[in-house]
Amino acid sequence: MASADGRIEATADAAPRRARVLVVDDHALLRTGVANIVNHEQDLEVVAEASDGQEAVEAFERYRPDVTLMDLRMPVMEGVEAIRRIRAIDPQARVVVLTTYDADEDIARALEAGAKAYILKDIAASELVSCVRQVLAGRTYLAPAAAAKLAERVTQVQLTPRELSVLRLMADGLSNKEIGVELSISERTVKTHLAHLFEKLGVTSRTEAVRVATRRGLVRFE
Amino acid sequence: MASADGRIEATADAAPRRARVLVVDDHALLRTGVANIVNHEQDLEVVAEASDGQEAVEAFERYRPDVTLMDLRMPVMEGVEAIRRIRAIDPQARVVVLTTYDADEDIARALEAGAKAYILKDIAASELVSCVRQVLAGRTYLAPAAAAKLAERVTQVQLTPRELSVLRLMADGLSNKEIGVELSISERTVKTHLAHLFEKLGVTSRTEAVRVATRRGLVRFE
DNA sequence: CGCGCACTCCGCCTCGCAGCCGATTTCCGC
DNA sequence: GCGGAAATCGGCTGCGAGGCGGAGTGCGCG
Repeated sequence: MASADGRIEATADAAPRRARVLVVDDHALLRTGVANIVNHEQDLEVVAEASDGQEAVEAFERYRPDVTLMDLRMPVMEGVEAIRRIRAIDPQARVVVLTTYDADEDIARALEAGAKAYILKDIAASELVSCVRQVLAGRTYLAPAAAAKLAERVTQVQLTPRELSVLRLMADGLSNKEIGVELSISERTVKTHLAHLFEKLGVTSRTEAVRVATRRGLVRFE
Repeated sequence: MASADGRIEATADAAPRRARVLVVDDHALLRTGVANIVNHEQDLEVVAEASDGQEAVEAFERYRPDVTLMDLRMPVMEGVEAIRRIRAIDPQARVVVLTTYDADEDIARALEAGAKAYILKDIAASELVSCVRQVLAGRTYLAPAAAAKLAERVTQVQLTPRELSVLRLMADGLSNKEIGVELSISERTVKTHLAHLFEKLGVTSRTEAVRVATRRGLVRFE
């Protein structure tokens, strides 16, 4: 881990060790696309693929890759949870998030879980490999769109855990009374949380609130 | 166009013509993945790629592919609109929808626009090529999940154009009065449409309606 | 220790929403 | 032409939602 300055170049030295990459995505088509690009680089090679978070953790333990490319929304186990478990196994693990979504909540949660980079699937192949090299060199990398969303986030007021619970139940279509029953609090308290919620999200109705919360990745449909 | 029975096999005939494929997706990574798989088949080859609907139509006119693999949600021009324009240029054009989403509204609109197949991005490479060959042979192909959703749809009551407009404005967070102003109708009429809407969607509140409509692909967030 | 914040609860009041009764016009298809 | 579906409009009722105020607890942090 001493000379991890990223330039493990394929000059002419005996056996130029290629950085080992784990690719995690539930779409086989994208995995092959990524694998193909990565394997075409002299200093990189894909050592394993996984199609959900569970498999990702298992593959990480078995292959101990130098870097893991990880999608977020997957069946069985979410990407964020997988990142958390991988970092628990090895706190030095380097994980690059490669996803379609750029909601600020997703970005923040991924970075909190220990991701070193966050890039979107619409990037070019060259950007992908340069991002991987950045991370291998010990640096972090944020897609411009992700960085912008993250910057926006700091100006926004955060929701409390209780407010989040209320928000999610509300998005499920429950009435104030039903939310109260669900959380074992009075309907009046639900209304108080909602009032704060509306204030923080800058809206005046529950329908608008669902809209804004969906955009920011605070609630998830389906 | 006479002997288009799909078996343009690479047996031993002079120059076995490979079926020409156009790949349309806004994710470069997935395009390369698909292109790689397609080009590994002896009877298929990718002749062009496009990253949005606009480019797709232009590429179709220039290259006249035998089959087009098309994503639905793209910037500039949606996939459904691109399918419609391509079919206007050549009513014989064969388009395979390759997307992440399986909402019944998406499937129905794509097929109405003239798509011959609907598959999801989580399929295996082998299924992708077999689907392409099916379509080249003049047949249609529906992913099991898509077929199920489509079957479900026929039992569901369809919404009228006006009801859809009201639904979308409602999902945007507008009040009944605001919706009325927007559509130049009285608030009373908005309420009538909403009552029908709730009846058809099987819900009792606007928040639930947004939820159900989102699932079915009737409204789109972001 | 005091301050702020999160969480809880309470009353009152207004207004929008949803359910109910009704109605007319237009337009399409059989 | 007649039935039916779509779109338009009216009023009435009751409840839920959202804005107004205040207020008590516990917890962490400076």
